[in-house]
Order: sequence, then C-alpha cells, then structure tokens
Amino acid sequence: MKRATMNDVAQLANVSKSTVSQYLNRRYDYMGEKTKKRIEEAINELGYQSNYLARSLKQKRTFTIGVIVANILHSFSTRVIRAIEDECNEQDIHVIVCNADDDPIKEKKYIDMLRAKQVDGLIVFPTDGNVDLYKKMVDEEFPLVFIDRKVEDLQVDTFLLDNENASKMAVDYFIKSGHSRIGMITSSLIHNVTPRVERIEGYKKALKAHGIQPVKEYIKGLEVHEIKKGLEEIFSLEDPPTALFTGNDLTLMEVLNFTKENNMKIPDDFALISIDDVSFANIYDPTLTTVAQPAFSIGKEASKFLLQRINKDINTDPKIHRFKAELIVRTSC
Amino acid sequence: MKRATMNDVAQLANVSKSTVSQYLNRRYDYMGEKTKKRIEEAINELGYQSNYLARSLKQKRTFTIGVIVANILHSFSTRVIRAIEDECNEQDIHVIVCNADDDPIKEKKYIDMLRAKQVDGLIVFPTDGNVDLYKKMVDEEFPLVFIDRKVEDLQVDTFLLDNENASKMAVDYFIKSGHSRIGMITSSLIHNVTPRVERIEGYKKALKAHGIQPVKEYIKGLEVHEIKKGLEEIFSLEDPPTALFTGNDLTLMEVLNFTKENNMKIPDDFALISIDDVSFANIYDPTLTTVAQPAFSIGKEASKFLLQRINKDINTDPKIHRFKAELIVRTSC
DNA sequence: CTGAAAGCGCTTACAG
DNA sequence: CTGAAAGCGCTTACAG
Repeated sequence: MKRATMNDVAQLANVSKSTVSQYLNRRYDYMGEKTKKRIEEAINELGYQSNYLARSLKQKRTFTIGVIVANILHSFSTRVIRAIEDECNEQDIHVIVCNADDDPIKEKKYIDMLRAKQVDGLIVFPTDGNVDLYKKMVDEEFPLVFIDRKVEDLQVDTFLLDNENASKMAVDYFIKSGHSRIGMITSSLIHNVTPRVERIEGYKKALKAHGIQPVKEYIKGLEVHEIKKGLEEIFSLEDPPTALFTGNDLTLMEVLNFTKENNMKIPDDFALISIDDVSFANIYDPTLTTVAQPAFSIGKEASKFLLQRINKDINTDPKIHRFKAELIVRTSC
Repeated sequence: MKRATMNDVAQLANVSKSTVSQYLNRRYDYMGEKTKKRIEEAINELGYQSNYLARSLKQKRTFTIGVIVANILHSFSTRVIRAIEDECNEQDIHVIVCNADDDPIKEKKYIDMLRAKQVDGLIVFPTDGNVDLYKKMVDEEFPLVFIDRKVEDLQVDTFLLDNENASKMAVDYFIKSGHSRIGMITSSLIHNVTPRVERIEGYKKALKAHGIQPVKEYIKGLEVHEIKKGLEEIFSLEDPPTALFTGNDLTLMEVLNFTKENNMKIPDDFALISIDDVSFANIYDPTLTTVAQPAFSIGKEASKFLLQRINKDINTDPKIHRFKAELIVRTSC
C-alpha cells in the first residue's frame, strides 16, 4: 500500500495541488469553505501525511538542527541535550544528536552528514581536530554555536561554564575546611580541552590567592584508564594531599573506584569535591560535595541563540557566554 | 556564499549533471579518466557536498532510521541506543533518537515527525497509547521493531529481556542466601508495561516454586515519587521483608535514597538485588548485586533485524526475541 | 563513454 | 477564490 501524495489528495478532492498546499500551510485567506471540507476529507480518507523531504528541498529549510557532543558519557552532555530538546520542541524544531566519542574523524563525519541532510544550524562541543571545517562553516555564515569548549581564533558564539570560578569555589571551600594540601585530578590535557585547562588554571590561581604554592605532584591530567595509576602515585607521596578536587564526573568515578579498592575512607583519608553534580551524589556514602554546572541553562541559552541566528533575529558579534557554577555542600568535604 | 550544487560542478567540469551523479555514486564503468579528474577537481574547488534531501526524495530511501525510547532516564535505554548507533554506523545508516518521556502524545508526535522525514524504519519502545498508529504502520508494511515492551495482538518483532527468568535469578539467590521474606518494588503498573508486569509475575512464580506464598503487602508498583511512601509502609509492617528486589534502576535509586535518609544499612537491615546493572554498582557501599540486562545485544540484534527488514533480506514472521539476564553477585545480598 | 529528459513531492509567484 | 507552471537538487532509464 503506497503512501498517498499531495497529488492523490488533490485528485480525490477535485482541486489542484496548489490548493492542497495552501490548505496544509493554513493560508486560508480566500479559500472556500466547501473546498476546505473536501480537502480535509480527502486527507483523512487517504491518511495523507506530507513529505518533509520534498517540502524542505523547496523551502531550503529543514526546521532541524544538529547537535554533536564530544562525549556523551559525561552527565553534563546528556543534561545539555535534554535542555536543547526541550527548547527546540517548543519551537517545533527537530534535533538530531550525534556523539563524536572524542574522535575528530567521527566528528567530521557527523558534521558532513548533518550538513548533507541540510540542517539549519549546528550546536557542537568541538574536539580540537576540525578547526578548518569550523572555519569553513563560519566563512559560509552557516549558523553555528559551540558549547563547553572554545576554539581559538574563531568567531563563534560559545556557551560554557565559568570554569576558573568553579575551581575557585572548590578550593575556597577546602581551605575554609582547614585543608592546605589540595590535589587536583582531571581528564587528559593533551588536547588542550577548554574546561580541563581552565579548571586547572582556576585551581592554581585560587591556591595562590590563599598564599599556597601549587605542588606539581598533586596535579594530574590523565586518560580515564591512567587515573588509577595517578592516584597510586599521589598517595605514595611523602606528604600526600588531604583533599582531592576532581575536574569532572568520569574522573570522579575513577577516584571513587580507587577509594573503594584501597579501603580508603572519605572524608577521613581525604576530603573530596568534584565538578558535575552526579546522580548519586546524594546517596553515596558519604554524600558528595560538588560544584554543579548549570547544564540546563547552558543548553537552553545556546539553542535559543542558535535559533535566533537561523531566523536572523539577531546580529550581534559572536562572543563567549559564561555561566556561573554552584557549590553544593554535602559531606565528602 | 551559496553552497554549490551538482549543476555548478557539472558546468565547471564541462560535463552533464548525469555524469557528475554517476561519478559520485562510483559508477565508473565507462567513465574516462580525464572526465573523472575534471569532476574531482571541480568538486574540490567548489567544496561541493551533495544534498541528501534531493537524493532521498528521488531514491525514496533516506538511509536513516528513527528510534523512540519510552524514557531515556533508564540506563537501559541509553545502552540500547548506543548499541543501535554502533551497528547502524557500521552500515552507514543514520539514526535519529527521540525520547517520548512516557507520554503517548509525545510519542505520536515523534512517530509522525519521523515518518514525515521519511525514515526507512523505526525502532520503538512502545508506550501503550498508540496502538492504532502501530497497527496502521504494520498494515502499510512499514519496517518496525519493538524493544522492551510487547503490544498485544500486534505482529511486530519485539526484542526484550526474559523478564520472568531475570526475576527468578534474583529470588533464587535471595533464598539461597537464607531469605524468605522477600519484597519487590518497581515502577507503576497502571499502564501494564511489559517488563514491570512480567518481572512481578516472575518473582511470584519463583517464590511459589520455593513453596513461599507471595505477600501482597510486600509488593509495590508505584510512580517514582510515591516509592518513598511505599517503602515506609513496607518497613512499618509487623514482619517487614528481609530482602528487597527492585525492578529497575530508577526504583533502585529511590530505595537507596530511602535507605540513606532512614539510616538503614544494606545488607544488615535488608538485602538488596536490582535489575539493571547501574554505573555505580561497583563503587556503592555495599557494592550492589544486580541482574544485568544484555542491553547491548538487544540493541544490536534489533537494529540488525530492522535493517534486514528494510532491505527485504528477511521474510520471517514477526516474533518475540527473548534475551537472557545475568546475575552479578556483589555484596548487597 | 556521456547527455537529455523525466520525475521524486512539494511550494510559490503569478495569472485569471 | 483556484490553478498552471516553474523549480528545489538530485537519480536513472535510455538513447546515441
């Protein structure tokens, strides 16, 4: 049973395709009541549904945006996606989400695919591997927005956490709680990913502001699978830190795993604060003190902004949009 | 700067659109080497990328499938999605994921949207609210596959856990560990959602097989926000259960929250087993004994199957495909 | 070995 | 108040 087309509807209702199209697009201006009725009936009888492909081809708009996250395993990503979808749903915009898995090749594949599908705009958590591609999009004035990570020398609206301040909140709280040997551990720094770099930077600055000199051995930027080893090193030091600051949720998981395996007790053996308010922060023993990202606002603002760009409702120069973190005090520090 | 079309490429390369199209589709059979070269150069010079909309309109295939999950908050959903995406990526099929949020209206909206976008097939975790729509798709022979939930009287391939056996594994293990007062708590049953119903059924059968009569007061099917109250009731009983079986991850979270708030100790106050191997099962204190769903296999098989249906590589009658659970023993029981 | 022509299912400016 | 015609950017069967 082939699906009905607009032509079928037109024939059954004894009108032209044009008229059916007008009807579907609610341009009733001069349409006769009986005509409307006939079309409506024909549509119902045939179970007609319009073909967006054809419509988009003609209109040169798909009412669809693409989202490419660097790594969907971060709870931050899933929350941002949720916010984007909610906002877009309200505006009747569809969204296609892709996960680059921290792989620039995959990212490029998805960007090409989404553009071939003619999405109206793109929200990306950029890996650092496709700067030329981003640049090309900017040159073409293709609507583009970044989340979480900046790309140097590129004029693109970027929505992300005030990372330095987020680190400062954690460090300040550690110090207020009496700690001075404070370590920091986060994901690998080899790719110069904005949040990692800025969070370490903020952590160092905050320590210095308290007159504490950062200790190189207390600071680790490692791949997930190397973290265990890094922790072993840290806790084998003569004066190991009494407090640990983790830069994101995946790092936190590794730290908790390590703690468990080594029968260490938080906060007795070391105090702990992490960026990213993980789902089990409240049920873990001890409950976890975290620095929460306003993922929802970030996603919402970024998508609002992109949609405005697409509609040419806005003409400001691209800039960095920073969002404030929130310290949620529980019992791990 | 407008994007180049196939026509632009053809003109620049001094060939016809047909030839460019052949080139792009690798039908080189009789194409002259110099022609190829010229086309290739023109493509590079213009930065040409083909328009899938136009291609799909003509070919009547989009090489895209849709996935609609009932509720993305379940870890099971995200794992299945991941498996689907991996499988489809390999076959160069795109996937669009939508979250119905357990809302049949949203589900219908997404189904309509995806079909308007002309997806080649659909994988859905069906809510119970759109049976007519499913039926219509079946009648139209639209490629469709269900995951996690059956729909009565509908001939659709359905991929899901062997729920009764999953419950049996938990109950057997409780009993082996010396428990006989075993409670079960899971999500609301008002919508007759397959896994919930079958897991309770399996739990009752397993108890009976051990000569234990199920106790009504020990069994709860509740909305997430009601679970706390349900637990209060259970633990106020004269003879409260000594073991609790939770039907899924979201229920588990509520139980752990309750445990925390009431300063109860697992497994001293009650032993615990849950379906769904949550990410923190290994780091929670105590580590959590779970019954894991083979989410990856389920997603992979379902998508393989759907793609075969789309390609008409398969012609079997629709059936129920069951997958075995796996008991992962840790220390909560 | 390559091109002209028809057509996929729509929308839209224009004519009447 | 409605319709004929052109066109969006491709693919494909066919001709030469």
